[in-house]
Amino acid sequence: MATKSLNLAGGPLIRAFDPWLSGYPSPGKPHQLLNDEERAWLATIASVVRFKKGETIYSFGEPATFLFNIISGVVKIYLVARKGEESIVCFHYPEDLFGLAEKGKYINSAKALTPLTAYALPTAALRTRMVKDAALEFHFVAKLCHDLREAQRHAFLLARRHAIAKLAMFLQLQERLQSVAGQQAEIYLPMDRADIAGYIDLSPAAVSRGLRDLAARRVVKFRDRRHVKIVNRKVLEELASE
Amino acid sequence: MATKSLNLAGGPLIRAFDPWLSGYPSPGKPHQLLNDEERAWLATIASVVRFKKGETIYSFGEPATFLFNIISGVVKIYLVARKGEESIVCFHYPEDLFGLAEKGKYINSAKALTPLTAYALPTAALRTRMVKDAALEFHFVAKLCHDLREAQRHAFLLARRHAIAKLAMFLQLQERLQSVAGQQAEIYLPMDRADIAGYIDLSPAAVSRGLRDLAARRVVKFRDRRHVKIVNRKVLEELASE
DNA sequence: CGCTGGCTTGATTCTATTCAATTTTCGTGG
DNA sequence: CCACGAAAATTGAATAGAATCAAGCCAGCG
Repeated sequence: MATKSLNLAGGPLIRAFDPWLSGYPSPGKPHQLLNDEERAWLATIASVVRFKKGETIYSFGEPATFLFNIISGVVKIYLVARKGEESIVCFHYPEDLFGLAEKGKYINSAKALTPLTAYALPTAALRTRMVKDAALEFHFVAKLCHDLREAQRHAFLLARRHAIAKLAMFLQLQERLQSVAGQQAEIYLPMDRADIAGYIDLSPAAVSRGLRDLAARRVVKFRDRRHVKIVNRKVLEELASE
Repeated sequence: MATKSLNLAGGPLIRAFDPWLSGYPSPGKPHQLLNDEERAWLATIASVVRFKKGETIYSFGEPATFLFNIISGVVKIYLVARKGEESIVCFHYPEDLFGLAEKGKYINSAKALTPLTAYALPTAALRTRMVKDAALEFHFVAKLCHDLREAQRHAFLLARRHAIAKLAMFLQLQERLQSVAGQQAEIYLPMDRADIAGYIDLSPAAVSRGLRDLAARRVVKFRDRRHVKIVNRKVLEELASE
Protein backbone atom coordinates (compact mmCIF):
# COMPACT_ATOMS: atom_id res chain seq x y z
CA MET A 1 0.00 0.00 0.00
CA ALA A 2 1.17 3.50 -0.80
CA THR A 3 1.77 5.71 2.21
CA LYS A 4 2.46 9.34 2.73
CA SER A 5 2.53 11.27 5.94
CA LEU A 6 1.28 14.48 4.47
CA ASN A 7 -2.18 15.34 5.63
CA LEU A 8 -4.20 16.18 2.57
CA ALA A 9 -7.43 17.37 4.08
CA GLY A 10 -8.05 18.90 7.50
CA GLY A 11 -7.80 15.52 9.20
CA PRO A 12 -10.12 12.58 9.83
CA LEU A 13 -13.88 12.95 9.65
CA ILE A 14 -16.45 10.70 11.27
CA ARG A 15 -20.12 10.81 10.56
CA ALA A 16 -23.00 9.27 12.55
CA PHE A 17 -26.31 9.78 14.26
CA ASP A 18 -26.00 10.63 17.93
CA PRO A 19 -27.56 7.79 19.89
CA TRP A 20 -28.94 10.09 22.58
CA LEU A 21 -29.73 13.50 21.23
CA SER A 22 -32.76 13.74 19.05
CA GLY A 23 -32.71 15.62 15.80
CA TYR A 24 -29.36 17.28 16.28
CA PRO A 25 -28.11 19.12 14.34
CA SER A 26 -30.81 18.39 11.79
CA PRO A 27 -33.25 15.52 11.83
CA GLY A 28 -32.78 12.71 9.36
CA LYS A 29 -29.11 13.31 8.71
CA PRO A 30 -25.98 12.08 10.38
CA HIS A 31 -23.68 14.78 11.61
CA GLN A 32 -19.97 15.33 11.77
CA LEU A 33 -18.61 14.11 15.10
CA LEU A 34 -15.12 15.52 15.39
CA ASN A 35 -14.18 19.11 16.19
CA ASP A 36 -11.18 20.84 14.69
CA GLU A 37 -8.92 20.13 17.62
CA GLU A 38 -9.65 16.42 17.55
CA ARG A 39 -9.14 16.26 13.81
CA ALA A 40 -5.83 18.03 14.19
CA TRP A 41 -4.64 15.64 16.84
CA LEU A 42 -5.73 12.58 14.87
CA ALA A 43 -3.93 13.99 11.86
CA THR A 44 -0.67 13.91 13.79
CA ILE A 45 -0.81 10.15 14.22
CA ALA A 46 -2.50 9.33 10.91
CA SER A 47 -0.94 8.48 7.58
CA VAL A 48 -2.79 8.91 4.34
CA VAL A 49 -2.92 5.64 2.45
CA ARG A 50 -4.10 4.79 -1.03
CA PHE A 51 -5.33 1.58 -2.56
CA LYS A 52 -6.15 0.64 -6.11
CA LYS A 53 -9.54 -0.64 -7.14
CA GLY A 54 -9.82 -4.29 -6.15
CA GLU A 55 -6.84 -4.19 -3.80
CA THR A 56 -7.02 -5.98 -0.46
CA ILE A 57 -6.61 -3.65 2.51
CA TYR A 58 -6.35 -6.30 5.18
CA SER A 59 -7.28 -9.93 5.64
CA PHE A 60 -8.98 -11.97 8.31
CA GLY A 61 -6.68 -12.94 11.16
CA GLU A 62 -3.93 -10.39 10.53
CA PRO A 63 -2.76 -8.29 13.50
CA ALA A 64 -4.98 -5.23 13.63
CA THR A 65 -2.41 -2.45 13.52
CA PHE A 66 -4.58 0.20 11.92
CA LEU A 67 -8.05 1.60 12.12
CA PHE A 68 -9.04 3.21 8.83
CA ASN A 69 -11.03 6.35 8.16
CA ILE A 70 -12.15 6.79 4.57
CA ILE A 71 -11.44 10.05 2.78
CA SER A 72 -12.76 8.96 -0.60
CA GLY A 73 -13.85 5.72 -2.20
CA VAL A 74 -15.79 2.64 -1.11
CA VAL A 75 -14.70 -0.58 0.56
CA LYS A 76 -16.39 -3.88 1.14
CA ILE A 77 -15.96 -5.84 4.34
CA TYR A 78 -16.40 -9.57 3.86
CA LEU A 79 -15.98 -13.03 5.24
CA VAL A 80 -15.14 -16.13 3.25
CA ALA A 81 -17.21 -19.21 4.00
CA ARG A 82 -15.85 -22.74 3.81
CA LYS A 83 -17.04 -23.22 0.25
CA GLY A 84 -15.14 -20.16 -0.88
CA GLU A 85 -18.11 -17.87 -1.35
CA GLU A 86 -17.89 -14.37 -0.01
CA SER A 87 -20.41 -13.19 2.49
CA ILE A 88 -20.42 -9.41 2.55
CA VAL A 89 -20.65 -7.86 5.99
CA CYS A 90 -21.05 -4.23 4.99
CA PHE A 91 -19.96 -1.46 2.68
CA HIS A 92 -18.15 1.63 3.91
CA TYR A 93 -18.22 5.12 2.43
CA PRO A 94 -16.27 8.35 3.08
CA GLU A 95 -16.20 9.43 6.73
CA ASP A 96 -16.72 5.87 7.91
CA LEU A 97 -14.37 3.94 10.15
CA PHE A 98 -13.39 0.34 9.46
CA GLY A 99 -10.93 -2.22 10.75
CA LEU A 100 -12.84 -3.81 13.61
CA ALA A 101 -10.72 -6.19 15.66
CA GLU A 102 -11.12 -8.81 18.33
CA LYS A 103 -8.26 -9.55 20.65
CA GLY A 104 -5.86 -7.68 18.41
CA LYS A 105 -6.72 -9.38 15.12
CA TYR A 106 -8.94 -8.35 12.26
CA ILE A 107 -12.08 -10.45 12.25
CA ASN A 108 -12.92 -9.91 8.60
CA SER A 109 -11.32 -8.81 5.36
CA ALA A 110 -11.46 -5.50 3.52
CA LYS A 111 -11.14 -4.76 -0.18
CA ALA A 112 -11.33 -1.51 -2.13
CA LEU A 113 -14.26 -1.40 -4.56
CA THR A 114 -13.04 1.86 -6.05
CA PRO A 115 -9.76 3.71 -5.85
CA LEU A 116 -9.47 4.49 -2.16
CA THR A 117 -7.90 7.20 -0.05
CA ALA A 118 -8.01 6.83 3.72
CA TYR A 119 -6.35 7.75 6.98
CA ALA A 120 -4.61 4.87 8.69
CA LEU A 121 -4.76 5.38 12.46
CA PRO A 122 -2.34 3.20 14.45
CA THR A 123 -4.46 1.37 17.01
CA ALA A 124 -1.80 1.52 19.70
CA ALA A 125 -1.58 5.31 19.67
CA LEU A 126 -5.32 5.59 19.39
CA ARG A 127 -5.90 3.37 22.34
CA THR A 128 -3.45 5.26 24.53
CA ARG A 129 -5.10 8.52 23.72
CA MET A 130 -8.64 7.27 24.04
CA VAL A 131 -8.22 6.10 27.60
CA LYS A 132 -7.34 9.69 28.49
CA ASP A 133 -9.44 11.79 26.16
CA ALA A 134 -13.10 11.28 26.97
CA ALA A 135 -14.49 13.70 24.44
CA LEU A 136 -12.64 12.12 21.54
CA GLU A 137 -13.61 8.69 22.66
CA PHE A 138 -17.20 9.75 22.97
CA HIS A 139 -17.31 10.29 19.26
CA PHE A 140 -16.08 6.79 18.66
CA VAL A 141 -18.86 5.52 20.88
CA ALA A 142 -21.38 7.35 18.75
CA LYS A 143 -19.90 5.88 15.59
CA LEU A 144 -19.89 2.39 17.00
CA CYS A 145 -23.54 2.69 17.99
CA HIS A 146 -24.23 3.81 14.47
CA ASP A 147 -22.49 0.80 12.95
CA LEU A 148 -24.19 -1.53 15.37
CA ARG A 149 -27.59 -0.28 14.34
CA GLU A 150 -26.54 -0.68 10.73
CA ALA A 151 -25.48 -4.29 11.33
CA GLN A 152 -28.84 -4.99 12.93
CA ARG A 153 -30.63 -3.50 9.95
CA HIS A 154 -28.58 -5.76 7.73
CA ALA A 155 -29.68 -8.78 9.75
CA PHE A 156 -33.25 -7.56 9.39
CA LEU A 157 -32.79 -7.34 5.64
CA LEU A 158 -31.45 -10.89 5.51
CA ALA A 159 -34.61 -12.10 7.22
CA ARG A 160 -36.83 -10.93 4.36
CA ARG A 161 -38.44 -13.90 2.62
CA HIS A 162 -38.66 -12.78 -0.99
CA ALA A 163 -35.81 -11.78 -3.24
CA ILE A 164 -37.64 -8.62 -4.28
CA ALA A 165 -38.10 -7.52 -0.68
CA LYS A 166 -34.38 -7.94 -0.03
CA LEU A 167 -33.47 -5.94 -3.09
CA ALA A 168 -35.94 -3.19 -2.26
CA MET A 169 -34.53 -2.88 1.25
CA PHE A 170 -30.99 -3.03 -0.10
CA LEU A 171 -31.66 -0.07 -2.35
CA GLN A 172 -33.14 1.88 0.56
CA LEU A 173 -30.06 1.19 2.66
CA GLN A 174 -27.71 2.19 -0.11
CA GLU A 175 -29.59 5.38 -0.65
CA ARG A 176 -29.24 6.25 3.00
CA LEU A 177 -25.56 5.38 3.09
CA GLN A 178 -25.01 7.89 0.37
CA SER A 179 -27.34 10.25 2.27
CA VAL A 180 -28.72 11.76 -0.86
CA ALA A 181 -30.25 15.10 -0.07
CA GLY A 182 -32.96 15.33 -2.69
CA GLN A 183 -35.48 12.59 -3.32
CA GLN A 184 -34.68 12.49 -6.99
CA ALA A 185 -30.98 11.75 -6.90
CA GLU A 186 -29.57 8.67 -8.47
CA ILE A 187 -28.07 5.85 -6.44
CA TYR A 188 -24.60 4.76 -7.43
CA LEU A 189 -23.82 1.09 -6.93
CA PRO A 190 -20.06 0.77 -6.52
CA MET A 191 -20.26 -3.00 -6.17
CA ASP A 192 -20.90 -5.63 -8.81
CA ARG A 193 -23.86 -8.01 -8.87
CA ALA A 194 -21.96 -10.74 -7.07
CA ASP A 195 -21.25 -8.37 -4.19
CA ILE A 196 -24.88 -7.39 -3.94
CA ALA A 197 -25.70 -11.09 -3.93
CA GLY A 198 -23.19 -11.69 -1.14
CA TYR A 199 -24.64 -8.87 0.93
CA ILE A 200 -28.30 -9.80 0.70
CA ASP A 201 -27.70 -13.55 0.53
CA LEU A 202 -29.04 -14.43 -2.88
CA SER A 203 -27.47 -16.02 -5.91
CA PRO A 204 -26.21 -13.55 -8.52
CA ALA A 205 -28.88 -14.96 -10.81
CA ALA A 206 -31.63 -14.07 -8.34
CA VAL A 207 -30.23 -10.54 -7.98
CA SER A 208 -30.34 -10.12 -11.71
CA ARG A 209 -33.90 -11.38 -12.00
CA GLY A 210 -35.05 -9.28 -9.07
CA LEU A 211 -33.59 -6.06 -10.39
CA ARG A 212 -35.09 -6.80 -13.80
CA ASP A 213 -38.51 -7.23 -12.19
CA LEU A 214 -38.19 -4.03 -10.17
CA ALA A 215 -37.38 -2.16 -13.35
CA ALA A 216 -40.20 -3.87 -15.24
CA ARG A 217 -42.66 -2.82 -12.56
CA ARG A 218 -41.47 0.77 -12.89
CA VAL A 219 -40.33 0.93 -9.28
CA VAL A 220 -36.77 1.81 -10.22
CA LYS A 221 -35.04 2.87 -13.38
CA PHE A 222 -31.52 1.93 -14.45
CA ARG A 223 -29.42 4.40 -16.39
CA ASP A 224 -26.76 1.73 -16.65
CA ARG A 225 -25.76 -1.26 -14.55
CA ARG A 226 -24.44 0.89 -11.73
CA HIS A 227 -26.83 3.81 -11.62
CA VAL A 228 -30.42 3.46 -10.39
CA LYS A 229 -33.08 5.96 -9.65
CA ILE A 230 -36.02 5.21 -7.40
CA VAL A 231 -39.09 6.05 -9.45
CA ASN A 232 -41.88 4.85 -7.20
CA ARG A 233 -40.75 5.28 -3.63
CA LYS A 234 -44.08 4.23 -2.20
CA VAL A 235 -44.17 0.85 -3.89
CA LEU A 236 -40.52 0.27 -3.03
CA GLU A 237 -41.33 0.70 0.65
CA GLU A 238 -44.22 -1.71 0.42
CA LEU A 239 -42.06 -4.28 -1.29
CA ALA A 240 -39.29 -3.83 1.27
CA SER A 241 -41.71 -4.67 4.07
CA GLU A 242 -43.18 -7.62 2.20
CA MET B 1 -41.90 -2.19 36.40
CA ALA B 2 -40.82 -2.64 39.98
CA THR B 3 -38.05 -0.33 41.13
CA LYS B 4 -35.85 -0.11 44.13
CA SER B 5 -32.84 2.07 44.70
CA LEU B 6 -31.01 -0.36 46.89
CA ASN B 7 -27.94 -1.77 45.24
CA LEU B 8 -28.05 -5.49 45.64
CA ALA B 9 -24.73 -6.52 44.24
CA GLY B 10 -21.52 -4.50 44.03
CA GLY B 11 -22.82 -2.49 41.08
CA PRO B 12 -23.06 -2.99 37.33
CA LEU B 13 -20.90 -5.51 35.53
CA ILE B 14 -19.97 -5.51 31.86
CA ARG B 15 -18.30 -8.35 30.06
CA ALA B 16 -16.60 -8.37 26.66
CA PHE B 17 -13.52 -9.20 24.67
CA ASP B 18 -11.09 -6.33 24.40
CA PRO B 19 -10.88 -5.35 20.74
CA TRP B 20 -7.20 -4.50 20.93
CA LEU B 21 -5.41 -6.60 23.49
CA SER B 22 -4.88 -10.20 22.56
CA GLY B 23 -5.63 -12.97 24.96
CA TYR B 24 -6.08 -10.80 28.02
CA PRO B 25 -6.69 -11.82 30.72
CA SER B 26 -7.19 -15.33 29.42
CA PRO B 27 -7.65 -16.37 25.82
CA GLY B 28 -11.07 -17.49 24.69
CA LYS B 29 -12.98 -15.77 27.44
CA PRO B 30 -14.48 -12.33 27.76
CA HIS B 31 -13.35 -10.40 30.78
CA GLN B 32 -14.90 -8.06 33.26
CA LEU B 33 -14.51 -4.49 32.10
CA LEU B 34 -15.34 -2.32 35.08
CA ASN B 35 -13.18 -1.73 38.14
CA ASP B 36 -14.59 -1.29 41.64
CA GLU B 37 -14.57 2.48 41.50
CA GLU B 38 -16.51 2.57 38.25
CA ARG B 39 -19.01 0.05 39.53
CA ALA B 40 -19.49 2.11 42.66
CA TRP B 41 -20.11 5.27 40.71
CA LEU B 42 -22.53 3.59 38.34
CA ALA B 43 -24.35 2.18 41.33
CA THR B 44 -25.05 5.71 42.55
CA ILE B 45 -27.07 6.56 39.45
CA ALA B 46 -28.56 3.11 38.85
CA SER B 47 -31.83 1.67 40.09
CA VAL B 48 -32.41 -2.03 40.33
CA VAL B 49 -35.46 -3.03 38.32
CA ARG B 50 -37.32 -6.32 38.04
CA PHE B 51 -39.51 -7.72 35.32
CA LYS B 52 -41.67 -10.80 35.20
CA LYS B 53 -41.21 -13.46 32.56
CA GLY B 54 -42.77 -12.29 29.32
CA GLU B 55 -42.98 -8.67 30.40
CA THR B 56 -42.12 -5.93 27.93
CA ILE B 57 -39.20 -3.78 29.07
CA TYR B 58 -39.46 -1.13 26.39
CA SER B 59 -40.96 -0.79 22.94
CA PHE B 60 -39.79 0.55 19.62
CA GLY B 61 -40.01 4.32 19.34
CA GLU B 62 -40.27 5.13 23.05
CA PRO B 63 -37.92 7.79 24.44
CA ALA B 64 -34.72 6.02 25.48
CA THR B 65 -34.46 7.07 29.10
CA PHE B 66 -32.52 4.07 30.38
CA LEU B 67 -29.68 1.85 29.41
CA PHE B 68 -30.02 -1.56 31.06
CA ASN B 69 -27.37 -3.81 32.54
CA ILE B 70 -28.53 -7.33 33.31
CA ILE B 71 -27.91 -8.78 36.75
CA SER B 72 -29.79 -12.01 36.18
CA GLY B 73 -32.13 -13.38 33.53
CA VAL B 74 -32.36 -13.26 29.75
CA VAL B 75 -34.01 -10.77 27.40
CA LYS B 76 -34.81 -10.87 23.73
CA ILE B 77 -34.47 -7.82 21.52
CA TYR B 78 -36.82 -7.87 18.55
CA LEU B 79 -38.42 -5.99 15.71
CA VAL B 80 -41.92 -6.51 14.42
CA ALA B 81 -42.27 -6.71 10.65
CA ARG B 82 -45.29 -5.45 8.75
CA LYS B 83 -46.99 -8.83 8.76
CA GLY B 84 -46.76 -9.01 12.53
CA GLU B 85 -44.01 -11.59 12.72
CA GLU B 86 -41.19 -11.00 15.16
CA SER B 87 -37.66 -10.82 13.89
CA ILE B 88 -35.28 -11.40 16.77
CA VAL B 89 -32.24 -9.15 16.81
CA CYS B 90 -30.33 -10.75 19.66
CA PHE B 91 -30.51 -12.28 23.11
CA HIS B 92 -28.88 -10.71 26.14
CA TYR B 93 -27.50 -12.44 29.21
CA PRO B 94 -26.19 -11.27 32.61
CA GLU B 95 -23.48 -8.59 32.40
CA ASP B 96 -24.75 -7.45 29.00
CA LEU B 97 -25.95 -3.96 28.20
CA PHE B 98 -29.09 -3.29 26.19
CA GLY B 99 -31.30 -0.36 25.25
CA LEU B 100 -29.64 0.90 22.07
CA ALA B 101 -31.10 4.16 20.85
CA GLU B 102 -30.99 6.40 17.82
CA LYS B 103 -31.68 10.07 18.20
CA GLY B 104 -33.07 9.52 21.67
CA LYS B 105 -35.54 6.75 20.86
CA TYR B 106 -35.32 3.02 21.22
CA ILE B 107 -34.94 1.40 17.83
CA ASN B 108 -36.22 -2.01 18.86
CA SER B 109 -38.24 -3.69 21.58
CA ALA B 110 -37.14 -5.71 24.59
CA LYS B 111 -38.96 -8.46 26.44
CA ALA B 112 -37.94 -10.62 29.41
CA LEU B 113 -37.65 -14.32 28.53
CA THR B 114 -37.14 -15.24 32.18
CA PRO B 115 -37.67 -13.33 35.40
CA LEU B 116 -35.24 -10.45 35.07
CA THR B 117 -33.20 -8.29 37.42
CA ALA B 118 -31.24 -5.41 35.94
CA TYR B 119 -29.71 -2.05 36.62
CA ALA B 120 -31.47 0.83 34.89
CA LEU B 121 -28.92 3.54 34.08
CA PRO B 122 -30.44 6.92 33.17
CA THR B 123 -28.97 7.85 29.81
CA ALA B 124 -28.79 11.54 30.65
CA ALA B 125 -26.56 11.04 33.69
CA LEU B 126 -24.53 8.44 31.87
CA ARG B 127 -23.91 10.71 28.95
CA THR B 128 -22.81 13.60 31.16
CA ARG B 129 -20.37 11.41 32.96
CA MET B 130 -19.05 9.68 29.89
CA VAL B 131 -17.98 12.86 28.18
CA LYS B 132 -15.72 13.50 31.16
CA ASP B 133 -14.60 10.07 32.26
CA ALA B 134 -12.49 8.50 29.54
CA ALA B 135 -11.67 5.30 31.36
CA LEU B 136 -15.29 4.48 32.06
CA GLU B 137 -16.25 5.29 28.55
CA PHE B 138 -13.50 3.13 27.21
CA HIS B 139 -15.22 0.13 28.67
CA PHE B 140 -18.40 1.01 26.89
CA VAL B 141 -16.43 1.19 23.66
CA ALA B 142 -15.15 -2.29 24.25
CA LYS B 143 -18.65 -3.56 24.93
CA LEU B 144 -20.02 -1.89 21.82
CA CYS B 145 -17.32 -3.45 19.68
CA HIS B 146 -18.25 -6.76 21.19
CA ASP B 147 -21.92 -6.36 20.32
CA LEU B 148 -21.06 -5.17 16.84
CA ARG B 149 -19.06 -8.29 16.17
CA GLU B 150 -21.91 -10.32 17.54
CA ALA B 151 -24.37 -8.62 15.20
CA GLN B 152 -22.08 -9.38 12.28
CA ARG B 153 -21.89 -13.02 13.29
CA HIS B 154 -25.66 -13.07 13.37
CA ALA B 155 -25.80 -11.73 9.84
CA PHE B 156 -23.31 -14.41 8.84
CA LEU B 157 -25.54 -17.04 10.41
CA LEU B 158 -28.53 -15.76 8.48
CA ALA B 159 -26.61 -16.23 5.24
CA ARG B 160 -26.27 -19.98 5.76
CA ARG B 161 -28.21 -21.86 3.09
CA HIS B 162 -29.43 -24.93 4.90
CA ALA B 163 -31.63 -25.04 7.95
CA ILE B 164 -29.28 -27.47 9.67
CA ALA B 165 -26.32 -25.15 9.15
CA LYS B 166 -28.23 -22.29 10.74
CA LEU B 167 -29.20 -24.38 13.71
CA ALA B 168 -25.67 -25.70 14.17
CA MET B 169 -24.27 -22.18 14.15
CA PHE B 170 -27.04 -21.00 16.45
CA LEU B 171 -26.10 -23.61 19.01
CA GLN B 172 -22.45 -22.58 18.78
CA LEU B 173 -23.37 -18.95 19.37
CA GLN B 174 -25.58 -19.79 22.30
CA GLU B 175 -22.87 -21.86 23.85
CA ARG B 176 -20.46 -18.97 23.61
CA LEU B 177 -22.96 -16.49 25.00
CA GLN B 178 -23.20 -18.64 28.05
CA SER B 179 -19.41 -19.00 27.98
CA VAL B 180 -19.50 -22.52 29.27
CA ALA B 181 -16.14 -23.39 30.69
CA GLY B 182 -16.01 -27.13 30.16
CA GLN B 183 -16.69 -28.79 26.87
CA GLN B 184 -19.28 -31.05 28.41
CA ALA B 185 -21.67 -28.51 29.84
CA GLU B 186 -25.23 -28.36 28.75
CA ILE B 187 -26.66 -25.43 26.83
CA TYR B 188 -29.78 -23.86 28.26
CA LEU B 189 -32.21 -22.44 25.71
CA PRO B 190 -34.24 -19.76 27.49
CA MET B 191 -36.27 -19.01 24.38
CA ASP B 192 -39.06 -21.00 22.78
CA ARG B 193 -38.95 -22.52 19.30
CA ALA B 194 -40.69 -19.54 17.74
CA ASP B 195 -37.97 -17.24 19.11
CA ILE B 196 -35.26 -19.48 17.72
CA ALA B 197 -37.10 -19.40 14.41
CA GLY B 198 -37.27 -15.61 14.54
CA TYR B 199 -33.57 -15.36 15.26
CA ILE B 200 -32.29 -17.66 12.54
CA ASP B 201 -35.05 -16.85 10.06
CA LEU B 202 -36.78 -20.16 9.64
CA SER B 203 -40.34 -21.28 10.21
CA PRO B 204 -40.96 -22.90 13.60
CA ALA B 205 -41.67 -26.10 11.71
CA ALA B 206 -38.23 -26.05 10.12
CA VAL B 207 -36.60 -25.44 13.50
CA SER B 208 -38.37 -28.44 14.88
CA ARG B 209 -37.37 -30.68 12.01
CA GLY B 210 -33.81 -29.44 12.07
CA LEU B 211 -33.32 -30.07 15.76
CA ARG B 212 -34.88 -33.50 15.39
CA ASP B 213 -32.40 -34.33 12.64
CA LEU B 214 -29.43 -33.05 14.66
CA ALA B 215 -30.50 -35.27 17.51
CA ALA B 216 -31.11 -38.23 15.18
CA ARG B 217 -27.60 -37.85 13.78
CA ARG B 218 -26.21 -37.90 17.30
CA VAL B 219 -24.67 -34.46 16.97
CA VAL B 220 -26.58 -33.12 19.95
CA LYS B 221 -28.64 -34.63 22.69
CA PHE B 222 -31.75 -33.13 24.27
CA ARG B 223 -32.45 -33.70 27.95
CA ASP B 224 -35.69 -31.80 27.47
CA ARG B 225 -36.86 -29.09 25.11
CA ARG B 226 -34.68 -26.46 26.70
CA HIS B 227 -31.51 -28.32 27.53
CA VAL B 228 -29.10 -29.54 24.85
CA LYS B 229 -25.66 -31.01 25.04
CA ILE B 230 -23.27 -30.99 22.12
CA VAL B 231 -22.23 -34.59 21.64
CA ASN B 232 -20.21 -34.41 18.45
CA ARG B 233 -18.55 -31.02 18.35
CA LYS B 234 -16.59 -31.82 15.20
CA VAL B 235 -19.61 -32.67 13.09
CA LEU B 236 -21.47 -29.67 14.47
CA GLU B 237 -18.70 -27.40 13.22
CA GLU B 238 -18.76 -29.00 9.80
CA LEU B 239 -22.50 -28.59 9.57
CA ALA B 240 -22.28 -24.98 10.71
CA SER B 241 -19.93 -24.17 7.85
CA GLU B 242 -22.06 -26.08 5.34
C1' DC C 1 -12.46 -4.88 -33.47
C1' DG C 2 -12.12 -8.82 -30.91
C1' DC C 3 -11.58 -10.61 -26.31
C1' DT C 4 -12.69 -11.37 -21.48
C1' DG C 5 -15.37 -11.20 -17.48
C1' DG C 6 -19.57 -9.80 -15.76
C1' DC C 7 -24.24 -10.18 -16.44
C1' DT C 8 -28.60 -12.12 -17.93
C1' DT C 9 -31.75 -15.78 -19.03
C1' DG C 10 -33.86 -20.57 -19.20
C1' DA C 11 -34.92 -25.33 -17.36
C1' DT C 12 -34.56 -28.28 -13.62
C1' DT C 13 -33.95 -29.57 -8.84
C1' DC C 14 -34.24 -29.08 -4.18
C1' DT C 15 -35.47 -27.22 0.20
C1' DA C 16 -38.09 -24.67 3.26
C1' DT C 17 -42.85 -22.74 3.67
C1' DT C 18 -47.47 -23.35 4.33
C1' DC C 19 -51.39 -25.17 6.43
C1' DA C 20 -53.62 -28.48 8.89
C1' DA C 21 -53.88 -32.26 12.08
C1' DT C 22 -52.00 -34.25 16.29
C1' DT C 23 -49.28 -34.65 20.35
C1' DT C 24 -46.90 -32.78 24.13
C1' DT C 25 -46.09 -29.51 27.58
C1' DC C 26 -47.21 -26.13 30.97
C1' DG C 27 -49.84 -23.32 33.97
C1' DT C 28 -54.00 -23.07 36.53
C1' DG C 29 -57.47 -24.13 39.59
C1' DG C 30 -60.00 -27.59 41.70
C1' DC D 1 -51.80 -33.73 43.73
C1' DC D 2 -54.26 -34.32 39.85
C1' DA D 3 -57.14 -32.83 36.01
C1' DC D 4 -58.10 -29.71 32.68
C1' DG D 5 -57.52 -26.25 29.06
C1' DA D 6 -54.54 -23.51 26.32
C1' DA D 7 -50.36 -22.83 24.19
C1' DA D 8 -46.41 -24.75 22.15
C1' DA D 9 -44.22 -28.19 19.52
C1' DT D 10 -44.14 -31.78 16.27
C1' DT D 11 -45.32 -34.13 12.09
C1' DG D 12 -47.22 -34.84 7.26
C1' DA D 13 -48.39 -33.53 2.41
C1' DA D 14 -48.50 -30.16 -1.05
C1' DT D 15 -46.61 -25.91 -2.90
C1' DA D 16 -43.78 -22.12 -3.98
C1' DG D 17 -39.57 -19.94 -4.62
C1' DA D 18 -34.65 -19.62 -5.05
C1' DA D 19 -30.34 -22.36 -6.16
C1' DT D 20 -27.98 -24.56 -9.58
C1' DC D 21 -26.04 -25.32 -13.93
C1' DA D 22 -25.41 -24.22 -18.41
C1' DA D 23 -25.78 -21.35 -22.39
C1' DG D 24 -25.77 -16.91 -24.56
C1' DC D 25 -25.30 -11.88 -24.27
C1' DC D 26 -23.40 -7.43 -23.40
C1' DA D 27 -19.95 -4.04 -21.96
C1' DG D 28 -15.69 -2.25 -21.25
C1' DC D 29 -10.96 -2.40 -22.61
C1' DG D 30 -6.90 -3.43 -24.90
